[in-house]
Amino acid sequence: MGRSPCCDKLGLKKGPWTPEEDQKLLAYIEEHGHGSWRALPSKAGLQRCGKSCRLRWTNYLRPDIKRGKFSLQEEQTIIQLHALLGNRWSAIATHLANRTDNEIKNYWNTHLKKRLTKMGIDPVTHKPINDSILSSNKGTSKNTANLSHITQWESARLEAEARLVRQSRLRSSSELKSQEFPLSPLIPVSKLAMPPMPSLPTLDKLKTLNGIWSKPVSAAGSSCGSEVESPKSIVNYSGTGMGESSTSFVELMRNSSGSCEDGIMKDGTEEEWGGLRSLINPMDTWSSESLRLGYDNVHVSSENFGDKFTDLLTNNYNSGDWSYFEGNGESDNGGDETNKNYWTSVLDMVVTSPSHNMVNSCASDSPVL
DNA sequence: AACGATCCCAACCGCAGTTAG
DNA sequence: CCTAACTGCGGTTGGGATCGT
Repeated sequence: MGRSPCCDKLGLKKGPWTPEEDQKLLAYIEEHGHGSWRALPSKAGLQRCGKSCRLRWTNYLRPDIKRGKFSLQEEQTIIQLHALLGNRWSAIATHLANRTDNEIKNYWNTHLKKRLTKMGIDPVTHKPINDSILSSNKGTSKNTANLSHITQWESARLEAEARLVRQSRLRSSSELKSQEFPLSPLIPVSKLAMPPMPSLPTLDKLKTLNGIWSKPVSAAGSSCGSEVESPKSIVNYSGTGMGESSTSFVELMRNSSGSCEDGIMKDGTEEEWGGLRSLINPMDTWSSESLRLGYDNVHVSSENFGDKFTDLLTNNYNSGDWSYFEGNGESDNGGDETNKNYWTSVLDMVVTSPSHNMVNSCASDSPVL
């Protein structure tokens, strides 16, 4: 069943917005909230379709939007999440306070993708370009199997969180509308006093699910086989090779001290991008069990998500301490615990409710309304 | 200064998921 | 349950800005 385009009606304007139109839209939303986007244009006196108004608002006019250059930390976060989630810009955006998915998408397409390519990394798969040998590596396929499940779960969870954030936003918006906030719809969700959501039903289900499929994986040397039951059939994710992309970090890692050192990685952009290597994933020593335990036992407060994430990404690795990545794929090697701890921490932070992060981070730095 | 090439990003398009009647 | 409307998302594009010759 097709849908008719919303902007086909005659007389509706398209193209760049004028300051006058912006003003009308802003004024209307400040006073009434956006309500139904479809009904908004006529009420606001705009010759635009509702969709155009919504886009203008969400991508440009919203007062809580952070504009300007992306910081190194933001870049790192985007790359890390992109490796995990693929082109799920909205999900990525939920972890970058006050950045729109459109902005992140544009930044990826115009900057990050090119830089990764320059550095010899395929921005789609996050694999070293022209590195086909490693992809057929046996150990890699095991990691791929594990990571595929891990990232699928992560993706499902992040999407669920994003959905909950959206729902909260809608709920808050409609609730606030009936309250005394004159600018109710302008209050970013990040500023709303949202209760902690550690045990949201959806997430619990996912966690349970995670517990089910992430049964203990036998120690190193076990066949990759089917030790991990896929959540695919339940969490129906039409993935685009996410597991593969994450695994690729392992492969890149294996080569990072060799080929990359002599090659393209040494150009200026690498210096500028000191943290990129930190995005390489030492998944060799991962098991779904360690991940599960990580979720259960390693609690990283969401309050400092940004700080800690950044810390892990910059402080630990910019200093040249590569011990985190030196795992050789055997579960009983010395660095294994470190690897586990690091990655459980990172993932825990990554999957920590963005609403927590947003509430806390924005309380201090978002513009006063 | 003029022109073409490239970069960048706001905006559009159309599909998919959700919701309401 | 079915259908149409609404909303959100990701991919793509148009055109202004900037750069290089």
